[in-house]
Amino acid sequence: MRDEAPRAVTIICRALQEQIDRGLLPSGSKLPAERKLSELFDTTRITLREALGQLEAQGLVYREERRGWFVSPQRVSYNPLVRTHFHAMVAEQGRVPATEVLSARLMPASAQVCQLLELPALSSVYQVCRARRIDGRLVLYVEHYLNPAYFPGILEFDLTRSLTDLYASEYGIRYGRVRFDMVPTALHAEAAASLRVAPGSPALRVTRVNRDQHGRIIDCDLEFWRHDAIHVSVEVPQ
Amino acid sequence: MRDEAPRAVTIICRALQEQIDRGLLPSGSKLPAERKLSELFDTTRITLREALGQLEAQGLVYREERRGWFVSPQRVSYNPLVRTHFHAMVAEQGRVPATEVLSARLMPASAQVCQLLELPALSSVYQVCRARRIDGRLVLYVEHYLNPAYFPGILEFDLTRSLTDLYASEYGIRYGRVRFDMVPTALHAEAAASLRVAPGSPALRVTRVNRDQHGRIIDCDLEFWRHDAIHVSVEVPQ
DNA sequence: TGTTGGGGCTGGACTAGTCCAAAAGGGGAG
DNA sequence: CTCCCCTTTTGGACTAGTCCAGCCCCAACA
Repeated sequence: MRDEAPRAVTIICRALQEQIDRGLLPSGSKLPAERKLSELFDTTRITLREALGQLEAQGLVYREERRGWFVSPQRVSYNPLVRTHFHAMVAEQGRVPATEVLSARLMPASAQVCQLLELPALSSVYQVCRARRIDGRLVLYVEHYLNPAYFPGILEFDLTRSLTDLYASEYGIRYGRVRFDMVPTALHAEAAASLRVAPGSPALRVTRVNRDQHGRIIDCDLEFWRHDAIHVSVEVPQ
Repeated sequence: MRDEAPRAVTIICRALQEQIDRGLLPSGSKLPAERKLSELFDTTRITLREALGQLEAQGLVYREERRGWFVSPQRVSYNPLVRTHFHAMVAEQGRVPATEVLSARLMPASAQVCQLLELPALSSVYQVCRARRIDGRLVLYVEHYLNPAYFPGILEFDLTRSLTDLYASEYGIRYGRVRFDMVPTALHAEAAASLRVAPGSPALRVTRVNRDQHGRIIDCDLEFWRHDAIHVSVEVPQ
């Protein structure tokens, strides 16, 4: 069990990690070009890219399609038990949230959505797709599916607003019980394109089924988080 | 915005995914050798390996160090709010759990552990490292850190047992409040070696701080789950 | 001054190999 | 029949390139 020489990929990872830890590469800053780095570490681009891929998996760096590699900002804390909405949650932590609506329409529900909302087959649902940013960086792709029975005409409103607020102010509906499902997986093509990252990037898929104050299932969310953007933090009373 | 030809990696992913979905490659079965597959898809091993890496990120396949690629078994559902221990949780879902103790000793606490357990600097703690399996597959590496004040002589007991049981039967201590922290990240070298996977593989890190029935912090766990082994499922009352 | 069109740079995708060490499998000795 | 050794196969790690498309910025033109 000799102390074997670490492989090249490990050496590169460690070197970059140290630079980041020591603050020489501040969060958000751009790394040198891949070709520069591979030259610096005296290796090929393939090997260098593998090292970057590993740091990406750790959540230390991220890439922007065809723009380069950047040091990941701090993760935002996400407590699923506290029913606060995205904007409030992000702002509370001193970060800048933003939302853009990608699409909003009435459509036939998929089998999965029917099941989640406990609707009969071939029901119609409102679908709202949104992308959300923290400090300008795209971190979340969400598909909301609303039971149209409870939200007539909701497409007329400004959907960049918090849906939570909209539900309360326009329909008198507040959130009650919630069911969560979190799965570490990869982004599907749709989500990857919206977040402008490579398809297949690691992600955290959060599926949420929401009930209102009367216990009725009102909507569900399919959230795809950049895996390095959040850490889930839960304080259980009891 | 033409419908561009999908890249080779995507084609391979889709093909394998279809075979898996249709049950032609049942869960747990071994894929053909990388060289065979690259020949089959008429590409190089590098490209083929990238495709496999993407399926791995999705959680569809996994690799065993130097043994080959296998189709991932179904994820086990993990509800952090239900205080049931590993063996019970796994067995309930019709799977076969197993535990092995890697090490157990009294040691100086790291800064992180001191902070989690709210101990003064340079305190000693019991460290118990364990690896756990589901259906024979290594899926979880855990480091437990126990406040030694509450568990004198615990190293004398059989630590493959559930610690929950041991606490209750030998020390009259039961779990009370819990604090969780979940971060999608990569395995560090230690954990990777124990789970016999490549260092840097994607993982879900769960940090848990446990209190007893009197609200005292008794121990904490640093868990590293294979990212494709679980899905976290939370039903919030309220 | 405002717009546009290059061209250089950068990441994305891929090819065609090599060398090594660990695992798997088969055959022979005891 | 069992055990051990040796060969073959397989994955792990890496090299040395090519071609392409999107980004970015600057210069030239209207």
